Amino acid sequence: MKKILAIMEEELKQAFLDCGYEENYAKAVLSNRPDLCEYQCNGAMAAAKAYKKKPIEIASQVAEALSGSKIFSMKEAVMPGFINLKVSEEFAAEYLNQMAGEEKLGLEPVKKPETIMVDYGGANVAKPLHVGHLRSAVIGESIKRMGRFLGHQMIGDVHLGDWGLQMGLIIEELRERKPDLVYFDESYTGEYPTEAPFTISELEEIYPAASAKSKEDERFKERAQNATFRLQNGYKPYRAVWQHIMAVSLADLKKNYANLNVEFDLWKGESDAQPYIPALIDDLVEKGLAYESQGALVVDIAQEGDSKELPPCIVRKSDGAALYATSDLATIIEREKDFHPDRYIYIADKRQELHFTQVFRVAKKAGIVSQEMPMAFLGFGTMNGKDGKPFKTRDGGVMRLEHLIANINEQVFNRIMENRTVSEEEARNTAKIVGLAALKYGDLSNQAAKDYVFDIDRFISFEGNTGPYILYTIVRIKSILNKFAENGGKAESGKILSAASDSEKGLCLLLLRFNDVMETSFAELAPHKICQYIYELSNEFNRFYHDTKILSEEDSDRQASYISLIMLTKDVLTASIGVLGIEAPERM
RNA sequence: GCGUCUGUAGCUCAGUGGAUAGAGCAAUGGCCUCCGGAGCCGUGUGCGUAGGUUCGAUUCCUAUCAGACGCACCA
Repeated sequence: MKKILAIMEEELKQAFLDCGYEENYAKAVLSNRPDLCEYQCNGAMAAAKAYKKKPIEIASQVAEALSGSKIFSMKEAVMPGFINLKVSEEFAAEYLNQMAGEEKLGLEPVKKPETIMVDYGGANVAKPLHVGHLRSAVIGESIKRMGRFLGHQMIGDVHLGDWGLQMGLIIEELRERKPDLVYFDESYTGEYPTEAPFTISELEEIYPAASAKSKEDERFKERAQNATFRLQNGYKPYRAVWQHIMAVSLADLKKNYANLNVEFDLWKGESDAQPYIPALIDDLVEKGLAYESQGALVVDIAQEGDSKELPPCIVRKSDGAALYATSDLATIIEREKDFHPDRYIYIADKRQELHFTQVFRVAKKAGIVSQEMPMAFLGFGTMNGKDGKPFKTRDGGVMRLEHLIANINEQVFNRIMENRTVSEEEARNTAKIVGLAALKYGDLSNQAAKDYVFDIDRFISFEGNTGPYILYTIVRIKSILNKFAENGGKAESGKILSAASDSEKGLCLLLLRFNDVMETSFAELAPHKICQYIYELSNEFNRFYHDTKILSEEDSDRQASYISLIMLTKDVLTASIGVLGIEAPERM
């Protein structure tokens, strides 16, 4: 379906043309004065100068030309030259009924679906997820789902950190702890065991221990570097250990991401990109892009229009090793080969912006992707504690994501038990759903690029712009619909009549905006706009609910209309939280 | 030093080249024979500062102040 604003603009364009003005002045926007009108057009003021007329004169003419339009119930010109508009109730009802009949609720699937690679998550093998991984996962998942809802083919890749020094550290630490393992027997020639020589909890303990040791013990560090080198050059026993680390760690990561309701299509890692590196380096040198500087191999990234100089991108260290940028470039080569994406979106901490600028530019200069390839970097800010400083545990350490989630679930659980008499088991399950919603919504309702304050009490509150409040509204609608069905009613969609009250009209106006909000949010990579929208929608619904008796309505057509309207509201809310990666429980 | 981002109500956050800048929390007053009161309706305070562009700037530009962050061999 066409967006409501687009339909209005068509009418306005015709009106401007009829009056002898250019059609590009005919732009409709949401009103910023809801007391006066619902939509407005400010084009008359812009046109005034070009046509050397008073704005109000133009506005009056256009308003007059709109008199035949069926979509506006009000069109009036007011000083100094605004054209104030209201949507006709009949038109709105018709639009909403049509929306309700469509799977995507009035959203037009994109005409040319693109293959879009979304790089998010960024987990490291052998290290537990901590709060720093939360934002990338939550925001990325939402971007991916938004794109998918619009009809794009979205490919989410977790892009694991599975190839660095941490692997050598673990191997050396393992050698010290369990020197008898066959992996450390140079003369061993048999098959390696299929069973890993450690559990996930051991692994999670081994890495920090090794990391700490390497900072104090130079020789240990050297051995770890050497082990890393041998691993990367295909030394079989270490490859076998590495396989074990990967298997054990991946199983745990998958479990943790699943708990977050975050799903990746690809579980690729830096290791997968390694085979492409030698050819990449050769190519960069051959094309004359890479040159030696202070022993390292670098690529300049200057381009026309730069107001200042950007540092070159290092693609090979002076010791010959590859690094972050090399690996990311190689990953792009791999993705081009496997998927030919039309677009790339990276979701990472905003501190990495320079790095991605460098990588994108080198990728284009080297022809790994075309010059026009859209490569977006969505950088997010830090999650801070109430003191405004980066979020830490009480003793100053990094908080594990599992602990954070458990903590939230516990608090939500207590909340539910306080107010409702449900079984403990149901309360546990509900708390999980509501807790996750609180966590995700708390994150997504802020502009991604800004730092934000993580305030658990605020996030789990059932009041205000919070996940639980949105869920509460959905549950409330479900409850009414259930009761309606219990009383023998048959809920049908598409029966919406013209709104008869202010609050009903208000609810309709919000619902009309759904497709526009969804498109805009994706275009701007701004999940918080969806949050803002469903918060307003929830408020409008609760207002409508408050002054409308639905179940005791005697006019059966009117009642059917109310039921259709709240079903549509529920569907819009459910679809919206769906793209945010949030689900609603049946009761709460 | 150079650069990027941010600065809106007591707090946490939205928002816009246009008419009176919005929510929530907190404070405070009201509304239950009624579909979930986890609700609804009220009350008060603000665009860091100074210039510029514009018919009109909180929004765009410049300068300035404050905070966060980034600036070659970490990821």
